[in-house]
Amino acid sequence: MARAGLTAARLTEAAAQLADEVGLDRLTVSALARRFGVKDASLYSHIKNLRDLRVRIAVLAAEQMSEEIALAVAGRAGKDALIAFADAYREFALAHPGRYAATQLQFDPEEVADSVGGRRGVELTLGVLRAYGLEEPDLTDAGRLLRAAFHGYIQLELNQGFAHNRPVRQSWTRSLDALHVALSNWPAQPTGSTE
Amino acid sequence: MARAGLTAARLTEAAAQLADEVGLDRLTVSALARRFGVKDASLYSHIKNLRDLRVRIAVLAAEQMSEEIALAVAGRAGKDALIAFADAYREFALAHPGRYAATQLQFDPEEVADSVGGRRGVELTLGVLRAYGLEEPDLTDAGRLLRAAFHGYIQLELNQGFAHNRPVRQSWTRSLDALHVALSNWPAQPTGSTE
DNA sequence: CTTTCTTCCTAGACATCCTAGGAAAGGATC
DNA sequence: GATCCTTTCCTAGGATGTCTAGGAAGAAAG
Repeated sequence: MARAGLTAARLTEAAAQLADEVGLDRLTVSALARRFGVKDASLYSHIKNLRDLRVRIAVLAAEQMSEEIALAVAGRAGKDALIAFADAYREFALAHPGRYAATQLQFDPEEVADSVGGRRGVELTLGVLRAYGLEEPDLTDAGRLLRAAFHGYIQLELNQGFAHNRPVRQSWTRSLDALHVALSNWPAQPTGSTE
Repeated sequence: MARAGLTAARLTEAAAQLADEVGLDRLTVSALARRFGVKDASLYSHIKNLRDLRVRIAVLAAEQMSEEIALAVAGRAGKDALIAFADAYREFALAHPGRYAATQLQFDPEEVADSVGGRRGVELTLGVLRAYGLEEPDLTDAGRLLRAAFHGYIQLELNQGFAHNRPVRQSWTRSLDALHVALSNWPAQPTGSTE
C-alpha cells in the first residue's frame, strides 16, 4: 500500500485550501482525510485535533497576509500607504475567506507565541500610522480603529451584509478617504480626563 | 407525564440565552433540549432545524438591539446621537454575544423578510448620518463605514483581539471622536471619476 | 366519553471528533 | 539481505450531535 505522504505542513496547506473553498466552519477532519484518500483517524498522528488544525491555518494565514501587506506598503507613506495596506488586506481576505476567518479565532497566547505573522501585522499598522505623526496612546487608538474598520468591512462584505445598490468597492474607497481625514485630524487628547 | 410547554418563541428565547452563555457555535439542539428536560427530537416539532433556530435568534436579536438603539438615540442629534448609537450598539453586543453573533449570519432574503429589526437598524443609522448633512451616495458610504467600524470593534473585543495594555473603552471613545471628525469633514466626491 | 390534535416519546440512520491498539511501509543498523 | 525501529496508516469503537419516521400520551373539542 502506497502512503499518502502526510505531514503537518501539507495538511495545513490543504486544510487552508479547503477552508477557503467551503468555509472555515465546514472544514472537518473527515473531509480533509477524504481529500487525501485516507481515514480520518490517520490525521491525528500529525495534528492534535480540529482546533489545532484551525490554529495552524491561522498562523499560516497571518504569515501570508502580512507578507502581502508588507509588499504592498513597501516604499509608500501617508495616504498611499494607508490605501495600499487596506487594499492588500481586503484582497487577501476576499481571496482567502477561510484563511482570513481563521485569523479571527480566539487564541491562547502560547498557541501562537512563535507566530511572526501577527506581530508583523501590528508593526505594519503602526508604521502606516507613524506617517501621520501619531504617538502613543493615539497610535494604539488609531490602530484599533483601522483594524476594526477593515475587519468590519470585510466581515460585512463576506456575509453579504451590504445591500447591493452601490458597489462595495466605491464605498470602500470613500471610507478610506474618510479614515485618512480622521487620521490627519486626529482629535486632541481630552485634557484632564481620567475617564 | 407533565409537558414542558414548548413553543417556538420560548425555545428561541432560551436558545438566545444559551447562545449568550456558551457562544453561538456551541448552541446545539441537544443542549437546548436538555435545558428543557426533553429529548432532542422533541424540538423538531417547533423548529425546522438548527439553522432555523439560529435565524430565529437573529430576528429576535435584531429587534431587541434596534429597540435599545432607538431608545438611546431618541432626542439626540449630531455627535451626541453618534455616541449614543455606538455605545448602545456596543453594550448590546457585549451583553449578548450569542445574539449578536446570530445577527451576523448570512441569510437568504426570504428568511428574514418579515423582520423589522434589520430594516429599523438601517433607518437609525441613516438618521444619525443625516444630521451631518450627508446625502446619497455619501449616506450609504458613511453608513457602511460606521457599521464596519462598530462591528469590527465588537468582533475584535469579543475575540480578545486587542492587546490589553490600554483599556478598550478609551480607544473606543477616541475612535468615535475620530469618526465624528470624518463625518463632519466627509470628503467631497472625486469629480469626474468613473471608478 | 370519544374524537382529534398536538406534544413528546422511542428507535434508528448517519456524520463527526477522537482514542486505543495493531499492522505495515520505509530506513537504519548489523 | 535480515533485523530492528520509527513513523504512517489502519480497524474498531465510544461519545456526541443532527434529523426522520412512526407511535403514545396529554389536552381540547365535539
